[in-house]
Parts: sequence; C-alpha cells; structure tokens
Amino acid sequence: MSKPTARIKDIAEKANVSTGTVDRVLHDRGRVADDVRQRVLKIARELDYKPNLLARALVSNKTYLIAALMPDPTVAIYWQAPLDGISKAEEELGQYGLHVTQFIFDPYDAESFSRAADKVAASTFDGLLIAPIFYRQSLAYFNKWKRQGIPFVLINTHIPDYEPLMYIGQDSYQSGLLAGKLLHYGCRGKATFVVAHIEEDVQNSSHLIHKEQGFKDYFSQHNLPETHRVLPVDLQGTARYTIAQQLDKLFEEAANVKGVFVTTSRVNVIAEYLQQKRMEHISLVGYDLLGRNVHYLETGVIDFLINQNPKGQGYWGIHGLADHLIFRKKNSPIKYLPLDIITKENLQYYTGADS
Amino acid sequence: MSKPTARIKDIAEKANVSTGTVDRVLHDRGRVADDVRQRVLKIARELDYKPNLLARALVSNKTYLIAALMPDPTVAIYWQAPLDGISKAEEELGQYGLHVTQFIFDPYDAESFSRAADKVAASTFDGLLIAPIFYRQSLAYFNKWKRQGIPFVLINTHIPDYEPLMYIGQDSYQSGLLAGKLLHYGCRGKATFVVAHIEEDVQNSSHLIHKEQGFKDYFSQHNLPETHRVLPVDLQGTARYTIAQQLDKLFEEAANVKGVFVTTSRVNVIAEYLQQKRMEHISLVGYDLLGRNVHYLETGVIDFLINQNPKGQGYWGIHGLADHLIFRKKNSPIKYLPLDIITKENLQYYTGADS
DNA sequence: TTGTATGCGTTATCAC
DNA sequence: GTGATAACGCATACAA
Repeated sequence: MSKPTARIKDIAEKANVSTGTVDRVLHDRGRVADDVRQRVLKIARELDYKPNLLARALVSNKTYLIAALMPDPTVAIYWQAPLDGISKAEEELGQYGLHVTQFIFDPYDAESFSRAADKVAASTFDGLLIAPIFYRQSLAYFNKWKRQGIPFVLINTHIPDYEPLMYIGQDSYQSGLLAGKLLHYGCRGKATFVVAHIEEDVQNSSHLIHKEQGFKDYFSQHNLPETHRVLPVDLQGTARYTIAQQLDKLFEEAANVKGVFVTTSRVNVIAEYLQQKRMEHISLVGYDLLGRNVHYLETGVIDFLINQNPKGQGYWGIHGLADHLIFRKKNSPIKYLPLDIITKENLQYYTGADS
Repeated sequence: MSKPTARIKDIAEKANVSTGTVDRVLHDRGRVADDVRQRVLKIARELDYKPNLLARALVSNKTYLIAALMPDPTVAIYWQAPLDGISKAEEELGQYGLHVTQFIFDPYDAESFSRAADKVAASTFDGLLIAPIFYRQSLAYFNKWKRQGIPFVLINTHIPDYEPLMYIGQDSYQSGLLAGKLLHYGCRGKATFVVAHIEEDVQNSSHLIHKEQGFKDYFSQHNLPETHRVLPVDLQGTARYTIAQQLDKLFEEAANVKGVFVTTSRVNVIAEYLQQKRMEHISLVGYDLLGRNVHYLETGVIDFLINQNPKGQGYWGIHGLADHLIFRKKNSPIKYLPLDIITKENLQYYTGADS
C-alpha cells in the first residue's frame, strides 16, 4: 500500500537519466529530447510521483510579498476580524517566507480606496488580497493586475469580471433564505417580518439586495405569503428623524410585527431599541459576532446571529495565495464559507482562536 | 520587523561554538559545559530562534505509525465520517512519513473492542487514535499505554482517567442546552418536550446523560419549568412492543407534546414516525448529518440537526498526533468542536469535503 | 566535551 | 540536451 513515496532520484534511475533532466521535464522547461520526455513522464506516472512540498519550500528560500488591501477597522469594526485572520495566516506561513503588507483605506471613501490601490500598484507584490467594496473603482486595477499576471484573491464581495484567483465569502442569497427560516420557525402563526437595512447605500450593495430577496423567497417558496408578510425598510438617521423615531413610526403603523431581520452587523441598533422599549419578545436575527451584537445575544434580545466568518475570510484568503505561490496547489476559484448559526448556547465555539 | 529568522548556524557563530554544540543544548542532551550552555541559551533567546519545521521534518526521515481503534462503520454508519477524516489527514500527512493502520471493532460488542485493542498492543505504534466507547474495557489499555509512553488521542467520548494527549469531541452538556434553546425558540407557549434515547444503554453512556441534563437545565435556568415540561423516554425495540407502538402510547398519554429532542443520530427513527402519522408540526431536533437524517431535514420533518462534526474528530485527532510526534508542537489537551446548527438552508456548507 | 561531515528531496547553476 | 553538484536548515554519527 504505502510505498516509501517515489523521489525524483528514483524516477531518474528508472529512466536512465539524471535528476536534472527529470526536473526539466517535470517543470516543462523544454530543452529535453522528446523520447526522454515521454519516458520520464510515463515513469513518473507509474510511480505516482508527488513532489515533496517540504523540500521544495525549504530550497526555494524566496520570500513572498503579499499586499492586503483592506478597509480601516477603526472606521468599521467589522474589518478587524479579517485582519486578525490575515495576521494568523501570516504567522503560520512566515515560516515559508510569506509576508503581508497591509494597505488600509476608508470604507466610506472611494477615493481613499483608489489611493491605497495606487500604492499597491506602485510596488511589486507576488500576490494580493482585496476586499473590493467599491465596484467601479476596483475594475481598472483588476484589469492591470490580471495582465501583469499578479494573482489576487477577493474576500467579502465577489467581482467576477476579471477572474480572481479565488473568491472567499458567503452566499448572500442563501443567507437571506436562512434568516427567513429562523424567523419563521420562531413564529409559525400570522405575522409581519421586517427586513431592515441600516445606514446602508442599498442600491450600490448588491449583496444586501440578495439577502432581502432570499428572505422574501423563503416565504414564497413555502407558500406562506398569506400568513407572513415581509416588510423591507431602509433606515438612515437624518437630521429630522433619528432611527429610533423612524422605528417608533414603523411599529405604530405596521401591525403584528413578530420578527426583524437586519441585513448587516448593525443589528445591535435594533437590539438596543427593542430592549429600551421592552419589546424583547420580537424575534431578532442579524449578522456577525461584533462585541455589541454578542452582548445582545447573551442577554437574549438577539435570537440568532449569522456568522459571516470574517476572520476565516482573511485567513483562508492568505492561505489560498500561499497554496498558489508556495505550494503550487490548485484551489477551487470560489469558496463559500459556511453560514454558521450562532446562539448564546454555541457562541463560545465561534469566538475563539479557530478560523 | 521581519528579520531573516535566525538559524542554528547564526547562533553558533555568535556564541563561538559549533552547530553541533548549539544543537546539543537546544535539545537538552547534556554533555556540554555549563558556561557554554548559558551563553548559547541566552543568544538563542536574543535572536528569537525558532526551529525551521520544514527542515526538521525533512531530515527526520522517520515514518510514524499510528493505530486507529475505531468502531465498524458497516455496523453503525455514524463511524464512517471519522474514518473519512482520518483518511483525509493521512493523505495530507503521508508526506511527513505518517501512516495509519485501522483496527475496527463492533460497537455493540465489548469483547470485540478488547480483541482489537489486544492487536494494537501486540504491535508497536508511535501514537494511537481511539474512540473509547467502552469505558470499563478501555481503562486497562490506557494504563498500559500511558506507562509505555505511547501518546493516545481520544475522540467522541472523553475518558480523562489516564490523561490522553488530547480529547477531541463535543461538549455534551452544552449541546443539550442548545437543543433546549432550539425547541423553546420554536414554541414559547405551554408545551411538553420529549427527550428520546433510542436503542442506547443510557446508564453506560455518560454523554447521553449529560445531554439530557443540559436540556433540562436550559428550562430551569430560564425559569420555564411551569410552562415547559421535559419528559425523558428510553426507547428500545422489544419483541413485545416496537418503537412505533411505544411512541403511539407516549403521544396518547403525554398531553401537548410540541417537540422531540433525540440524543443521538437515530433521530430519523422519530422523523419517520412523525411523517407517517402526519405529525410534522412537532418540532424535531437531533444529531449528525447521516444520509437518512439529511433526507428528513430537507423534507422539513427534522427542524435542526446538531452537527458533532464526526469527520473533524478523526481529522483533527490525527493532526493532533502529528503535531506532537512530527512537529513537536503543543496542543491544548482538550478540543471541543463547534456545535454547528444545521438546517436545510445551510446544510450544503457542512456536507462538503471540508473538515 | 566539542567540532565536522553527511544526508533528507528539491531546485538551480554550472560545465560538458 | 544532459549530468554533476551545491545549497536550503536541521539532525546525527563519528572523529577529535
């Protein structure tokens, strides 16, 4: 069964050539007689040759420079987790010569993104990890990097136009479906469910639209629209009306609201409101394990959080790059991370150091 | 920031000794002058020396033999997943000289376990992975292996008596709490919830008792015992009464049953019953993504499955052994795997090839 | 008690 | 076109 794995030397001996020649055909560097090439390939296949990754990484003493183009976590705390994941991966892979340089931009300022991308483009990197939250601004850079042959991995937001090496993130539509299931399971009688977008530019964020659509489709797929009404609302604090005031109005006008689905990690805004108004009986589902969300999950105001696994996005993104650059392994170009359902009772397993 | 990581050679030069000497002090093989030892250690610390794991694994061309002592998956399909995880880990780590030999026993026959364990004991292995589902029979072997200094990792069932290298599995009590939450969220009015143990020797399976206790405690912790009654039942098919007949009687006598919590992967037994009797409105929670369970999850009879991540148990178990034997990394002695909540809507992310 | 030499499997640089 | 050979960082057998 487990023979002591064939080495280059073994196949060289069998083919009556030197290791150098074997190496050349295995790496397609040409300059080798065709009959020899065929013979070597055949024997390699017969012996089920698999390169020893250790030796390869050891000898190629190269350092791999990665640029991470990420939003500023001090502006939107959500982005801290991906950066943590990046750091964790960097620690593990530093051993293999991989190093990450971070380029931080303001998630509310498209120009800031462009400036950061310019900086990245000005240097030479072996690979890129990008959270491309500005669609239009991203395209030109992707085009350039694609032509230069610099592999880039996208996280959080998928932009397939220029075929990234990988996309790592979640399936927004599916997570909307899931949110529908969770609220419906908690209230199977007649009810109105609110879909709340909070402080978001919904029209420019296709993933929010996908979430809303998934949520709606859950009820139509299960033939529930008669009993369960879905009410999307777009909440933005303005000078005239605070979000709390808008919510007052909403709950006054909409009858029988039994649950709220918040499409982002801002679910704590609703949680705070519900707690103040002593309306904790209303079911509440949102995203991500931010400190404030966890607090309301533990006190029972939030029923479920759907984890987008932001830390894992950073972690697996860097690993995807490493697999490509260092280990020359192929990865599937799209990696949907699980939609983890988090409650107070299983929270502890998702806040730890694991990816 | 990222200096080119100090090597043994570097610290040897700084200390005016040879690499051999440095190696000796680093590996505590004695036979080195005390002043030299101090000097070397100091410099190693200053340079923040970290051994290159690649080179170490490469040079120690040793093969590591692991024995996996596991229940027969053809008898209880549940055990297929851990074996898959073991195989996956073996594939990855074969590179590093690790090989796994499987010893399969009948999960319903304690003597069969002893026979398999005898076989393991008769050979020499560098490490062991064990699913110790027979407590009493296991102890003598653990004692022996402990004295011999053979590291063993336990999965699925924790037996702390002889300090395994690691335990990998789930927190049964916590998963009972979680099941309580899920059923309660789905039915907040007055209700009776059944805790069903199916075809199990409950008295000899402490983890089932822990699950039941966790479930009960959920309701007492939330001051719900007045509205929510918990009814444990032990279902075993006998010559006189089939399980279905026992269920008939149960639902006849117990009023207002709104949910059932099955403490094992046998939840499909209840699902089949509920579907036949057209009682799908009763909430149903159980364990594990077996094919039959997944079927009832998709058809909506089962509401939630709690994933014990059996594949991950095998996978991480082997990796824990490898970390110890090959990479000489320390792992925490207990690794609780997440209690994943699975519904039809997020199922797809947990059935894939990922650990 | 200490230093030197060799090899692990792969890659890269030579010379032929 | 091809074949030796040195090097990556570490461990170890052996010489001093």
